[in-house]
Amino acid sequence: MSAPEFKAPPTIGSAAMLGDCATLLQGYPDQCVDLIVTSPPYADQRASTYGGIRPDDYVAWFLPRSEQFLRVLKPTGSFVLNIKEKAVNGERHTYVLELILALRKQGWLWTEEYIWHKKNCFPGKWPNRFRDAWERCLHFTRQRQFKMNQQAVMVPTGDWAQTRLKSLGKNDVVRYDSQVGNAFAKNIANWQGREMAYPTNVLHLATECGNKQHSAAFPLALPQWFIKLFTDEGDVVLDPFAGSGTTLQAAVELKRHAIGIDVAQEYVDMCREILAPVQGRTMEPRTPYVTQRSRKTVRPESDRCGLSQQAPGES
Amino acid sequence: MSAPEFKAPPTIGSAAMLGDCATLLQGYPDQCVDLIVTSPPYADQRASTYGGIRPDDYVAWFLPRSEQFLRVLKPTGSFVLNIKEKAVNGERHTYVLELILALRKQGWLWTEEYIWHKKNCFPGKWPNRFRDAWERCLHFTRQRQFKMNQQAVMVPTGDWAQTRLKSLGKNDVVRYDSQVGNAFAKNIANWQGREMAYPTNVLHLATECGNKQHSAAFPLALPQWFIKLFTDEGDVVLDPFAGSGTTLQAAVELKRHAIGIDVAQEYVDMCREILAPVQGRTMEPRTPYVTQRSRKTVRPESDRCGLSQQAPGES
DNA sequence: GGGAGCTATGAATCCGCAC
DNA sequence: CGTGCGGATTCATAGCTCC
Repeated sequence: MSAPEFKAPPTIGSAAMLGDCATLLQGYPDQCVDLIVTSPPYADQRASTYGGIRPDDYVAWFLPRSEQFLRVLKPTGSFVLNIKEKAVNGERHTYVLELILALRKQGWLWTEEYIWHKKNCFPGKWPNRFRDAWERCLHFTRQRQFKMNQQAVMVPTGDWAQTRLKSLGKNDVVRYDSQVGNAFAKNIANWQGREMAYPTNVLHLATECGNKQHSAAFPLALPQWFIKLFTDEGDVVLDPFAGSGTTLQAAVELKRHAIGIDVAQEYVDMCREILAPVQGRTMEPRTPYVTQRSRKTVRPESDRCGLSQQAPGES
Repeated sequence: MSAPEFKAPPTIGSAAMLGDCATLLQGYPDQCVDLIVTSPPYADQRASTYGGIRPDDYVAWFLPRSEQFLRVLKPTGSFVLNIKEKAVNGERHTYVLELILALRKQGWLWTEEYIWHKKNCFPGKWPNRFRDAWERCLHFTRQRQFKMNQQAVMVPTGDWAQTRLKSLGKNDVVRYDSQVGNAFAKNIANWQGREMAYPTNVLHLATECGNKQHSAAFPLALPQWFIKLFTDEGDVVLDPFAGSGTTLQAAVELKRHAIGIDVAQEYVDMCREILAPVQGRTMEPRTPYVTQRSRKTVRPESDRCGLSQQAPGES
């Protein structure tokens, strides 16, 4: 809405900032972001940082922030919102449904709802429900025409995976993959024709349960998939609730600019560690490069999600 | 709402009736149904049997019918609604979201949302979306305490399915199944000890296709799963939009009473064929029994969904 | 009898064209 | 310029042949 005096540099660098995105984004110009991928604090969660938004207040809390998202997003950009409503008093709360309706009123188009199927979801047992193994990835856009690189996330067809892939040795597959690099899917599509298929709107991704000190809101493969799908190299990716920086890490690995915002200094520090190797760079990295921390080698793109999203095999 | 003069017999028999459930259900007493499983006609522009309900009119069309559902359902009963919103003008329509909110106002509790992951979804390619591979199975109840037989839908754990089950031939599994009858899962549990697990709220089921003359709205395993989960033997299952009778078939196979309603004579005829073997019976069938039509042998329960819902194996 | 190969088909969606 | 119809696109699965 407001036309800020601040002008973005010709090339926005990656950065992690401390603050509330509701106010911090006001310093950003209109239409400077290609993609927003975020997993906001769920209602009643992270009480210490965001003050524990109550489910009934969630929409009112969210709208001023999404208003900024709408302003800074390019017309061809996308906004991917990973969220799942809580069960309150034995019933699913409706704040996510109400949020979708409210965002449409705000000017967003509710283009699609992707399902993230969590293959290894949290264990537990309750008398009136089973374990919750899925979350919504709501896809909002400003226009009906937007940037979508469908080829970038193609997956092997079922036949190919069940017959052709099995006939190859495992090492053959891996070696072939690494030689071709991140043009894997694209080149296969050109060479092999019908042996690659477009994925569906259901993503099969396991939650990461490794030795990370803090639980990421979603696995790296999730932002990877949307970043590949909705941006090109050099585009700008924003996570206004950056948390431990999973979205930023995915963006940096894929040679996109990454902007992260969080209200907690601890999280901003973690984001800065992720961004450290690319701070001030002009975004033309040699590959592969390695982060300073003990995170795995940052490969340009291992097509993790492409493989993981492969449809489940039958018994 | 109206207190009908018609009194249900001590044991309600299975039946398929021609008419609109909005009016036909008024002849039924309060609280005579244990479970409603249905896949209503989705909003559509085209005129079909239901006259092609427009998306904008869908909620208003639905509410008088769900009001009857609420009345005839027992307090401990469940209402499972399989539905998916259409893409209209490049955007997901919101009528399903609005329907959920409206049903809550009507008195329903939105207890859970199960996801049916369609492994073989309709093909196609569009510039702004991928193939739609999932549908909602909305679970509504009247009370926070309701009947839920979680044990009835337990599934073998991953290790078991990937080793023990695979070592058996397909015929072995089927033969074993028919010998043991609907205690299949139970006996497996006895065999294997503790290697059964509760499922999640994501169901992996393929749509049934092939040379069936009529299209079933959903695969048999879908109503099977909910019927096992939310009813006991002898309970009453209602499908107010019965269609080709998939829900009724599942109910009959599982020795539940089945009530089907549809506005199309053609569909009612199909439902009656399914119910023919059990018409007027006191619901103590020997097993296995066979339908007159060319459908497969009606086994008491093949635990199809239990196997299908097995979590996808990793690559 | 089982496995490879072929074919039909399914709650789809977008776009262009006619009216 | 809204409304409606038909064509093009696309893939996992069942069910069938044919060795």
